[in-house]
Amino acid sequence: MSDQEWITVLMNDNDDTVISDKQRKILEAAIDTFSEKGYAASSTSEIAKKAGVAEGTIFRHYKTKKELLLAIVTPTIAKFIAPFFIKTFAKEVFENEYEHYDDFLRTVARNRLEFVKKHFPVLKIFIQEIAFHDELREPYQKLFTEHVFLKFKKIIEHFQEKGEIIKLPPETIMRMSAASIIGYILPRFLLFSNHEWDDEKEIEQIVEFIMYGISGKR
Amino acid sequence: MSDQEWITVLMNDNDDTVISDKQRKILEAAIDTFSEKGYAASSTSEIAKKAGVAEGTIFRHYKTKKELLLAIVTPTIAKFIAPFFIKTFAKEVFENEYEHYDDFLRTVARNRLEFVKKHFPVLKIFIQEIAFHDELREPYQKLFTEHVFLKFKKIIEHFQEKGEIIKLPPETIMRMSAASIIGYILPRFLLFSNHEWDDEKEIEQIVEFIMYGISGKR
Amino acid sequence: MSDQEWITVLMNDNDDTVISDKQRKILEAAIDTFSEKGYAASSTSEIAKKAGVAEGTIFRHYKTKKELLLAIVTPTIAKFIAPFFIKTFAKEVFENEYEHYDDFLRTVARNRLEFVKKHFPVLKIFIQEIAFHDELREPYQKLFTEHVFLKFKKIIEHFQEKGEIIKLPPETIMRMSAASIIGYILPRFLLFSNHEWDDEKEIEQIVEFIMYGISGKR
Amino acid sequence: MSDQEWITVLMNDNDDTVISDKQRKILEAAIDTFSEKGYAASSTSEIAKKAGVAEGTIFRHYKTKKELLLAIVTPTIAKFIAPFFIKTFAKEVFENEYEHYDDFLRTVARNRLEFVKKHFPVLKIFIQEIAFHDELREPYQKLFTEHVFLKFKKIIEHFQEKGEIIKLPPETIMRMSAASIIGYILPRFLLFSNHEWDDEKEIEQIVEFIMYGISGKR
DNA sequence: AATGAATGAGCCTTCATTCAT
DNA sequence: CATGAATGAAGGCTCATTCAT
Repeated sequence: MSDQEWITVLMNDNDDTVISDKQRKILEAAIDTFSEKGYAASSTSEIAKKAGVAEGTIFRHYKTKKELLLAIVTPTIAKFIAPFFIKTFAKEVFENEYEHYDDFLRTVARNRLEFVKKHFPVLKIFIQEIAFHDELREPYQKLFTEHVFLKFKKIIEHFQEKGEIIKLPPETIMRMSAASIIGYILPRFLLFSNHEWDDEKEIEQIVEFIMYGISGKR
Repeated sequence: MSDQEWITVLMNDNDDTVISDKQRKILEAAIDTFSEKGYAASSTSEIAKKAGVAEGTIFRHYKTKKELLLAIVTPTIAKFIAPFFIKTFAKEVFENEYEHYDDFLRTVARNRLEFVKKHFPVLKIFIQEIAFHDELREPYQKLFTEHVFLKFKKIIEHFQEKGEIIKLPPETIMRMSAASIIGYILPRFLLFSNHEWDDEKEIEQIVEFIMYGISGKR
Repeated sequence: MSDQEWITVLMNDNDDTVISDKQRKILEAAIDTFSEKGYAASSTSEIAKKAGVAEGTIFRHYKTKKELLLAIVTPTIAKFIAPFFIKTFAKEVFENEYEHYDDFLRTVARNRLEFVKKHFPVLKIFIQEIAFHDELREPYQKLFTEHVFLKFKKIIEHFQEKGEIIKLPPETIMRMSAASIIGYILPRFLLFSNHEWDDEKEIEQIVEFIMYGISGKR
Repeated sequence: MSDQEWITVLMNDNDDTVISDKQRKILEAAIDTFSEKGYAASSTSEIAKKAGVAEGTIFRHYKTKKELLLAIVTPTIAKFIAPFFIKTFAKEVFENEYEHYDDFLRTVARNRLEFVKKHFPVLKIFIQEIAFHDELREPYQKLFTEHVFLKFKKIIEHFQEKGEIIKLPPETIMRMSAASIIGYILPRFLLFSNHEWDDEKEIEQIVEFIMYGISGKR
């Protein structure tokens, strides 16, 4: 996909790309199954049964099982990284949409948490399968390093220059920020999804942690 | 397994449990294959070929494919958590083996990093498959919550009382500490294993980060 | 199966339950093979080849090899015992359809011989395998003891009261009658099927034998 | 085998042909297993386990699984038909060992019943497997038709000439006699072996039946 | 003589995919 | 479009048999 096409895809935030009822049922069933048993351990026949369609119908819409996987994962991941991708993203930051790094963090964290809440099964599939399918890695790798990553970098450098955050390599800052947020989100959904979580409070604590650590000294 | 049996297993730190040459080759081939393609997508015939044995030979040693998986993962995971499990672990901390929480962190991080360096393929299999196999979760779940987790908690509370670290719930402190360390280790091996890493320096930065965050204020 | 369902099955005397052409070929090939080599020694691949279908096709129609066995044996056995099962069976006897016990014997013998002639391969499978598969025994055991056996018993008692036959336990009378008939049918088909048999004459001799023995005295 | 060799085998009525302890255990385990699950469905590994020997040991004594089968069945069947085989058998009958056909029947029935009681598992294997293995049929076929059968025939003709029994073909008389006896023995051991049987009385009834039928008329 | 690890052919079954209807 | 019967390759696993020890 060219960048131009990506933008088209990414901006298209409505879920209702015209897909037939059967197609939707197939996707739902596939998400369910892949998420629960993993891609390789899921059979198309099981998915067909769960979707209430004939086995052949799946292959009418998706030439192969792998294409079905991509049809599930690709648009969701696209939407997941879309906000970091849009042209205005970095600009907003510099133009005082976010006065401080922690405002930025807070917003991103809330934002993405909301997204994960809505799309966890698909994201789980992505996380599980990315290690095994080049088709899942490649399209985002370039996208990520050339756009998302670069934008983050600029933002971090921006706040480093403002003296708000220390001058570790931006990659390191990014990694630590991301790890802290992901380190909440992942167990929250993967291990303790039925636990009651006060996300707002937790995010606040995470942001605090990222900024000031656990020593209590400022 | 009873706790007593666990201790026996965990303490048995020598890799040379008497296994035949063929058996070792099977395990190596299986680690290779599972790690690369995932458990479900790996075929026993492929493993056999890679190990240079007949397919039947695998099943002579491991009744089922899943048993082979467990034979690979179980002892490594056992050894991975063993240090946190031994009786003296918490005691050492209290008796000033570690004067400060960051000393403790540093040691654990170094320590486990070393382990991961040695056993990453197996750990990758574990991470990938734990979501799909109860047999992989169950044996460690109790062990973890009742021993490892409890010990960490005591340690954290110990340093909280000393006023070294803030009084967030110990679970939260733990999660943040762990996330920060894992957030380094995972990409280090999973995504950028061929990159040159100065682990010593990175660990230092992580510990700093955990203690004081990225704001630069103390 | 409930008794009601049994009746449905048993009465359904037409062989043309809608089965596809391939399905019929599979059944024929399976009967051939099971009958010739026994169930355990027959391979599904051989059956598939003989039937001219892919091996997978067998399993599309019959979930397991054992289900295939049952699909072959069950309906035939059902039809075999059906005549003794129908409501009117005993009644016909009492209402002078059969004036004497030997009339009754003659009819049953002729009747079942005809059936065996038509279905010997399947019956052979049944005889061979009944010892090893509960699924083959169970459905008929109750049916036999509660219906067939009871009806025979009544018939025998009927003729005992008429003074036509001696007052041994009906079970014994039954056993002797059955053994004499089976003792003809079994070798006739199992050992000397290519021999020319005058069934009508043989049956007459058997009935005579059952009634009067071999001493020649009346 | 030549007839001469047969005689040697048949006469050797002692079970203690010198076989090692292990060998005996193998035979016992094999009888158990074959009898319970059938030859084809029994695995040598299961037999080895049950016998408490290594798998290889079985094949040291019996080159193939089939040879093991024959080693079990052959001597028992030989012993089973031995009495009808010995030179004096027919002579005894003519020389008034048995004054009447029913004396003869009674003795044979008692005699063979006793044998079956002792060797039922092996006989069951024989019955089950004879249909599938030429090696089980061939050696006895000639033996049976040329010796046993002929002797029986003479005996029957002897009593026919004495006017004791009717002049049906001797084969028929034989078949009826045998069927009546087998028709008792088979269900007795195969279906109702735990039932309490008064064999003496039953045999008497069978002999009566064979001689005079069930009509009660003489 | 006895072992038991090793073999590789073959087993039953499942799977993704195709195609005539 | 949708179906579902059909495919045949591949899967995990078992088996009788061999052979070095």
